[in-house]
Amino acid sequence: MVCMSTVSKENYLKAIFNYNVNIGESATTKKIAEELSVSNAAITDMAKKLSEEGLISYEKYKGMELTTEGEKIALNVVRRHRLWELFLVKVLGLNWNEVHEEAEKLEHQTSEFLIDRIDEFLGYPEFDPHGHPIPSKNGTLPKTPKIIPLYEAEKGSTYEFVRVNDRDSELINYLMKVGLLLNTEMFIEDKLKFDESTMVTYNGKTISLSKKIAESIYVKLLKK
Amino acid sequence: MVCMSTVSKENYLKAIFNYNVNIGESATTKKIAEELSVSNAAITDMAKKLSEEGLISYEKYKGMELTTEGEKIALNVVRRHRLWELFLVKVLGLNWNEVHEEAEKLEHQTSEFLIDRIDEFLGYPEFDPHGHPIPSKNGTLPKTPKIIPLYEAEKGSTYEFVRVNDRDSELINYLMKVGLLLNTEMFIEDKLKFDESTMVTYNGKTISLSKKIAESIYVKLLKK
DNA sequence: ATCGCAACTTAAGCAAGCTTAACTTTTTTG
DNA sequence: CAAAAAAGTTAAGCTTGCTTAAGTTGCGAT
Repeated sequence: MVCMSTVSKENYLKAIFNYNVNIGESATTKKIAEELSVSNAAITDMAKKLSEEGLISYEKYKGMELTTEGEKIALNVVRRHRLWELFLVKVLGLNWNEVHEEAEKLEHQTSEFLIDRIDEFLGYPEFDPHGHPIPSKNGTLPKTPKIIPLYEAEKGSTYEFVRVNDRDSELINYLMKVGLLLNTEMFIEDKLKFDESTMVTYNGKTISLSKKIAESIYVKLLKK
Repeated sequence: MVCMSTVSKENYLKAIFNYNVNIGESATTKKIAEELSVSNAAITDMAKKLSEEGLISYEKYKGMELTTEGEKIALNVVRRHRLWELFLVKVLGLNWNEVHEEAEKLEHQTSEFLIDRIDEFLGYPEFDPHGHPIPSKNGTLPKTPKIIPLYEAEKGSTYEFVRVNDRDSELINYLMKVGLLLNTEMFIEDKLKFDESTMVTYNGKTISLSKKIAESIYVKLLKK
């Protein structure tokens, strides 16, 4: 038995993938340990196994990177996760802050046949309910427009709200409460030096968003 | 930690439940071992644990029966299984012989919240695509009309095809091929002593069903 | 440059859920 | 009803995926 994939391994590969993609660096033991809520020792252990199976390249004390083979599996897990999220929102009408945890479990128990049917049913969508790109069956990610954290947006410009981290259910809950949904057009009224907050107007409503929030949501430039 | 439920335990409880319900007797070590494709020793092991947790009553060499508490969990697993099966057929258009295996995995990874939404979405259905009753949220099974194996049906009477075992994908495949779907009305033309087969007419078509098939599909009397 | 600390690895060990092999109990049957 | 067969149990041991504790490495601050 050389390369049996398990729920645990899928989660390790997904975590490394997310780290590589979001941070653009080799994943460190500590970061992955935090991400998966396990001890550092567990990461070192698994890193050896995944390395032996050719799914990551790993050198002691030097961090981890996915191989082509490992990335293929990670993309597949991410695909299943994001398709499930969209499916639950679109079909069952769940809120976009209710789907991450469900998808986290379903993603490991979905055959290729089933996920392809879901993909087909949804019309081969490109983005999940939080604006993350959905890998296609053959593992390619749709082109994403250039996006930046709202925190870096310029005063006087207009942006479209295009992405938020799906893990932060509390944040999404807040966004729902203030009616700030994905694809909302927002105008940057001001950026306050005082508390580093951002004042935005959308749908005729003006609110102030804290630094932390403005760093967590991503926007695409519409009008300078 | 007294009573953590796991995938494995859910499967043991479900197997014992099915045995109790279908056969109406105490489940034996051997039968459950076959059902779950594990060794007898594994069953004895788990029987002790489930017994300690108060989920089954178990006496060495005497077989196993669910307690009220164990039955509650088993009914819940069965509920999740059958709702998923119906959902996959109704919403994604899977065939009734494609859903058992998928449901077998999804049933363990579905929160109460999600399964209740699926239940609601389907309109609180009473039967799954194979005619098995779906336990309600509070654990009650819908009243099932008196049904018998087709093999015991009487010549000259008319029946409705109301149930087939969801595990036998090959049989269901055959039934699809000959256009014999659930809820089809069928007239018993003849019962041959020679090979113990049953000749039935449905939708203007007459075919002969082997003893094994006639024992595996269940019908409800319509007209004597 | 090196000291000290954070990050990382190793080692030993644990729980779950299996296995096989040996042994015991129950059931069947001639 | 006794002996053989079948069913069930026990014991020892394995793998996976974790833990904690102890030891090692690398690196930033002085």
